Amino acid sequence: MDDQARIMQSIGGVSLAGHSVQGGMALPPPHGHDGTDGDGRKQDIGDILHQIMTITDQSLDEAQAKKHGLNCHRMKPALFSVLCEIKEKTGLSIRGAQEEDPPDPQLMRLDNMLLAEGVAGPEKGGGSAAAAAAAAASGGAADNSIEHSDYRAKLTQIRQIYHTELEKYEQACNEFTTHVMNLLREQSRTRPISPKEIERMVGIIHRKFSSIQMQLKQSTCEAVMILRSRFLDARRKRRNFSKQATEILNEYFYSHLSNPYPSEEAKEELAKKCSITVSQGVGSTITVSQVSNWFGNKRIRYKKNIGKFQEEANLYAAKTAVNAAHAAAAAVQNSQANSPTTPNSGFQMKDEEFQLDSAESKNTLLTNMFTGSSGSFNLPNSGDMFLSMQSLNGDSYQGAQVGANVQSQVDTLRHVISQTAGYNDALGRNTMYSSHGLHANGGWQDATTPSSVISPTEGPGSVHSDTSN
DNA sequence: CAGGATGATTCCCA
DNA sequence: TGGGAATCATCCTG
Repeated sequence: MDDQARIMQSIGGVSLAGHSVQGGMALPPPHGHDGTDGDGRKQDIGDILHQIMTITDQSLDEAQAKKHGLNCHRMKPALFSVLCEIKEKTGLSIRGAQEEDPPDPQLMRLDNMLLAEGVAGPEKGGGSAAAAAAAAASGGAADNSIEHSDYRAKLTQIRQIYHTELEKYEQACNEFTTHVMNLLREQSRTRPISPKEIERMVGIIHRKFSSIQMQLKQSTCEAVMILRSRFLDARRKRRNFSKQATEILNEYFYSHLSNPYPSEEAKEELAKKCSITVSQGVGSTITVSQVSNWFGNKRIRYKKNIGKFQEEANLYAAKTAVNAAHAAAAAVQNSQANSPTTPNSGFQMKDEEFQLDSAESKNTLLTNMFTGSSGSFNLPNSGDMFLSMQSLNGDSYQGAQVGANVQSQVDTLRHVISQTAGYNDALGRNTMYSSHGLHANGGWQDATTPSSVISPTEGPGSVHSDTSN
């Protein structure tokens, strides 16, 4: 039989066996007695216990009076110390073992992650480091600075919320702990509460609150993960390119249909061009790898379903032809303005370059519109030019499938172009294709070029991918 | 909301 | 290493 059971039995049986020494503690001699009167002491303790037992059955006023009486009782300190000791030995010893909890591994993980993400810990290093990591992971360099700052802003927001909540939590924890401690201290006057018990209660409160803290950390981590996945998972942030960007890429693709393999330089140029025309928001700039992706997708999808893309191909071919025609007209005007009779040495070089490009355009136009033979022009390296003459099945292109608007443009320009036909002789070269493209030219062209698609070469503003051999 | 379009990723190959 | 092919995930449109 343990101490607790014994004392309970004692309370029930109105008697306290071995009352003089409990747990090694001697009760002080009862007031008004000489300390040898055993029956008197028994009577005293019995009285106290009886009063305690009956106190709940009484009215509040009576209970208060009783309580006061008990508090003033000479035996009270001794009884409390005994009861405290018994409590220590029983209940507390059982729970005592649980108090020294090892650090929760999950909490440690959460702490580490928050630290790594820059949510917890010093503000400067963590946040920017995480943002930099985010930028690096997303594959972008300088082009995603907008997203980068957006990510940082959101992370800062999370950080602020986290710290605010953490502060609130700590404040609440402290307040509650103080409250409970005060309550227990107050109660310790009427019931046996040892300082150790108060300490233990504080520990329990802290553990309970730390579970709330864990929830806070957990949701913060989740928020960071979501943020990261939003910003780092490229698939998530997929945005369609702007119409202008798609047009630029399509124009290049269809104007190089025989060999749609832009070189690195061409890709860079295209990326730059697209960026210039579409930089109007988050993710609107296009990187070289995006250009590569685009061409990769385009080639495969075009190849898979040529019929579907035929209309688009014609459209862009016509468009390019119009551009070329405009360029040709401009070139003619330019060449006339800079004729030898009005020399302009400062711009001569530029003009010559421009004229050459324009001549290429005119050449293309002439080739596409007015001939049906691939042998009409001396352009041995031009896959596009070759394609523009020759259909897949060997039928020569007659020009009838070009849009009427193009035809009219061409008609009005025919005269002008014929005047500058001399430039054509200078065009024994074409530097549009990457080495890969040349290598793959036959395969791609044979498999993919529809009979009705013309493929005029690029105009003055177009992108060159010069790796010709 | 279903289905097509489209940008991105992954795996494999030359 | 770049490209083809398959696939995923998201966007867009009717």
